Amino acid sequence: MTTPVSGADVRVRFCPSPTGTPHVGLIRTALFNWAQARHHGGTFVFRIEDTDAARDSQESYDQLLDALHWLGLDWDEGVEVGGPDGPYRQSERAAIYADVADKLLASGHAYESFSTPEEIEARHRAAGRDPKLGYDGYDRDLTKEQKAAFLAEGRTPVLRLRMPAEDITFTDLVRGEVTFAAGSVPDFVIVRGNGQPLYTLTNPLDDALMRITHVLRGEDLLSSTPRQIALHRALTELGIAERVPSYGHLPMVTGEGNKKLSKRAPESNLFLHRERGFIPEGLLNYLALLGWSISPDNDIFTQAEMLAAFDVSDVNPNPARFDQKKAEAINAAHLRLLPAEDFRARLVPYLHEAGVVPAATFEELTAEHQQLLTVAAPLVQERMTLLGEAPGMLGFLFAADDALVVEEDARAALRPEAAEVLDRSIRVLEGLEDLTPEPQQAALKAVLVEEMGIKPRFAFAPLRVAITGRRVSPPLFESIEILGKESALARLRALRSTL
RNA sequence: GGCCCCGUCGUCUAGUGGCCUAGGACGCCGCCCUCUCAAGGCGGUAGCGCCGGUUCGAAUCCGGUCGGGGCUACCA
Repeated sequence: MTTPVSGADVRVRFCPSPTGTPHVGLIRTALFNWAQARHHGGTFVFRIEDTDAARDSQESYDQLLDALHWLGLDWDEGVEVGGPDGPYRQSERAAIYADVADKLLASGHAYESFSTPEEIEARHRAAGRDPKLGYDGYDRDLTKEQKAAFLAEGRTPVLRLRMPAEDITFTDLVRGEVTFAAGSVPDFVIVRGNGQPLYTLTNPLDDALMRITHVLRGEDLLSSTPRQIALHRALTELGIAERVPSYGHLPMVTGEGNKKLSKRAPESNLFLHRERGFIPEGLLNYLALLGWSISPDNDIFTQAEMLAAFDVSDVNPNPARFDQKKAEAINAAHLRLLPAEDFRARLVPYLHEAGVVPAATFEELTAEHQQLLTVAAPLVQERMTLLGEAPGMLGFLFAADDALVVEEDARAALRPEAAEVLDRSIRVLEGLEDLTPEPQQAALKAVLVEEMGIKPRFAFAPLRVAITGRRVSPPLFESIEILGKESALARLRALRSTL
């Protein structure tokens, strides 16, 4: 059959249909295809399967592009970049499909079928068969007269592919040998009654035309593989296809209850993850873990490391549950791995979105804000899981002293001695020249902990609340140092006045 | 119903006949560190669905069984 393909000859593709917002399972598929291409030094093709005008949308198309660009999954041939086998939007390839459909019909690989679904089901019932059996082959050998009669009734036939009367076996790249018994797959529709091609035709045909060597897709498409192989064989006979590609069916990404992760489930929405502050490195790393692992004792890796190690044959066939907690932990690890300036820059859009800073990029910020972020970012880099936490963690640094919001739970955590703690802290700070953390802590500790006898964890809480407005914040003394004496004192006095 | 896929800690996985009294990660629980929260360190919790068979030896091979999932459109 097919000889193994490797190295630069590897050609894989990602071919979503633009319906709805990008799903994490879809992105995992894109990632594995991309990794397969890059690992082998092959070619990654990006094609859009928009053959269903009723469901496709330009908005969804734009989102797909946005998604791949954001994640850095670059392609060699396809929409936007072009290539030798374009166009890469199937809606622009109608002539190609019509031509091949004609050839399939003329050669007898396909035939016109006039049966309606109701008629097919009725025939099954009449014959005492299970009505869910699917198409029964009724129109396979219609005579000219019969066809003419149907046409005269005003019927418009669909085109069906004639499935061969033999078992279809292939070696799945992740599951091994799979066989579908002859007769278990009905003749399927490849062209609608209105002449529009279906994905059942366009997908394998374009794979053939684009010389795809490895088809890596979700397991939900496993049962359509015999149909695709049958079509590939027909195309090969007609000289249109060179070979039948290898197939690898990636495990399903599931949600709660082991069911396929629903498009309605929030965690399936790629952009929701982005909005919450996942970074591409973290999300991609996590997605790679859904069915693949880089080594027995490590889960955190870079894209370069993944590309060096990935091969679809190592993918595990088990369905994989999307675990939000683990995804976030992986993201946090990547956040910590970021160079300081990089991390700093990525904070800005999230701070901007929340209204903390007036611009969306670091470069557009004022010198003061840039300076502030530069010293503050390192304080929170290892305290964050998602970039979306940035406004909460850093907002107090950008707020005017009299605009600082003291959160309810923070105020509630204050103990009776808070007033005195603040009074004495104010006095200490007033007389303090050096605001660097060590002297500051020493001076405060001497009064609060040693003189007043309050445990450290309680002694500093009122200051933290006054300075940041929250119970959880960046390190207190560093925060005070950044704000400066004036601002810090103003905040301490402000909270004190409310007690 | 039919066809197909899958079955190791709660979750993601390592494991391809002896290195497994099953390893890692997330989660969870303790402890340490500590100005909060994290991070970090240390320790703990928990798994080969079941039954047969092959073999000196099985998580690993075979059969069965049970369970889960996918598909079953003139959607993709």
